[in-house]
Amino acid sequence: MLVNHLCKAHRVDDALDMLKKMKEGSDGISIKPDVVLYNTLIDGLCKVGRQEEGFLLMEQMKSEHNCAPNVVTYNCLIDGFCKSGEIERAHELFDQMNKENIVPNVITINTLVDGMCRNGRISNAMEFFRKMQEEKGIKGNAVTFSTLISAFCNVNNIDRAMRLFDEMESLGSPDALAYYSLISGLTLAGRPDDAAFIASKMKKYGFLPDLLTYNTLIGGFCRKKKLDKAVEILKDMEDSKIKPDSVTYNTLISYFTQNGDFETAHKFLKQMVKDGNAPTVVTYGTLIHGHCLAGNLDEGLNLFEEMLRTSKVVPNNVIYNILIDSLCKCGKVDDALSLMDGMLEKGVRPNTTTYNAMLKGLSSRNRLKDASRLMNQMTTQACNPDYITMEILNDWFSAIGEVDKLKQFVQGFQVSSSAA
DNA sequence: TTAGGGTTAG
Repeated sequence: MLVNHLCKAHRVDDALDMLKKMKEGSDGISIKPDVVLYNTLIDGLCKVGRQEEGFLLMEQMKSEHNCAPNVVTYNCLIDGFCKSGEIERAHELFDQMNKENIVPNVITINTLVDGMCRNGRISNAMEFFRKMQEEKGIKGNAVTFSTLISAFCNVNNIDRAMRLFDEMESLGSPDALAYYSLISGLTLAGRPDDAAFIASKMKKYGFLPDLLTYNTLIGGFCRKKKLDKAVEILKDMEDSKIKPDSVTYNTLISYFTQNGDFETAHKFLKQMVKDGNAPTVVTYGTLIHGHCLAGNLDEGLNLFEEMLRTSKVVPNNVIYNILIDSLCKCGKVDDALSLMDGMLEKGVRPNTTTYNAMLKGLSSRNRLKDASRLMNQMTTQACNPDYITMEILNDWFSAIGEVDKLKQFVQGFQVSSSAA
């Protein structure tokens, strides 16, 4: 218990110290370490990226009495090497355990499958799983299928994910997480209707979608501008006694305001507060953005002031970026610059998006001096320019024959990032 | 003692 808790708290050296003391018999302790204790330590080492030491500890346990490594020992090490991207080493350990007649279990397989998937080797993972089904009779469980389903969804191969899902259902092993994997994948692929169908199937088989599953579905319908469907899901959610949270409401408020429907958005805002969820920085950001999009910049600025005055919500760079961008787009570049000063005063760090908005605004007014100042600021703060920054500056500086300024900027950035 | 997940604003 002590060693386990030290390891889980990442205090692996303290845990190793206990092993040493146990072996020396100091502190009046004379208890022989056993295989579970060694496994705990090896897992602890692997979880903090010290898998090589874990491997050496396994060699050490072999020389002890009654401490031969078992399948858990190997599973911990295989996971350690997988998580550090050393898939080859993980496979070597797998071969080694087979040679030592230690029989791999479904956790061994799942660990390797996950390791391969995370390192972009999904077809290898699939092959390996099939081979294990044939050779070792390991049929796989909900974890195996969820891992593979998520991996195929991540590379947008929804058909393969769906086929695996059907296979899992025919084996009778899905769990709530497996359903979630597919629901999330279908939503990301822009197929909320299919995702909702899987959710209804999930309910039919006795698994209740949880808050995050519902939020995922509502977000999926909103992104496809199917707001009626999103509201249907909200109703379904409330019927299932799952309480919507601020994320649920923020999502709905965001898309209704983007759609220009402030009336419905405010209805949700009221409901949100009535439910005990105070508006968050995202709620304000969403509404401010909505006003800006609808061409009511003043309304957005008023709401921002109101937020500072009446709420405990601390503004972040997203809120400032929305306002700075809108001010620049309306030609109010000086107001944007002073808002950026206010941002710095409040200790909110500008990021690349802030600079991009500001530089774009400055370029429309050909304010070269201010741009140079901001570019220096970016360099000293090691704030990476992205392709948008480069596009803005390249268009502007080549039009006015100042390409050298851009070259200097890029060089300055390289120097500052190597110094950092 | 060991394996799989996550939602909202620019």
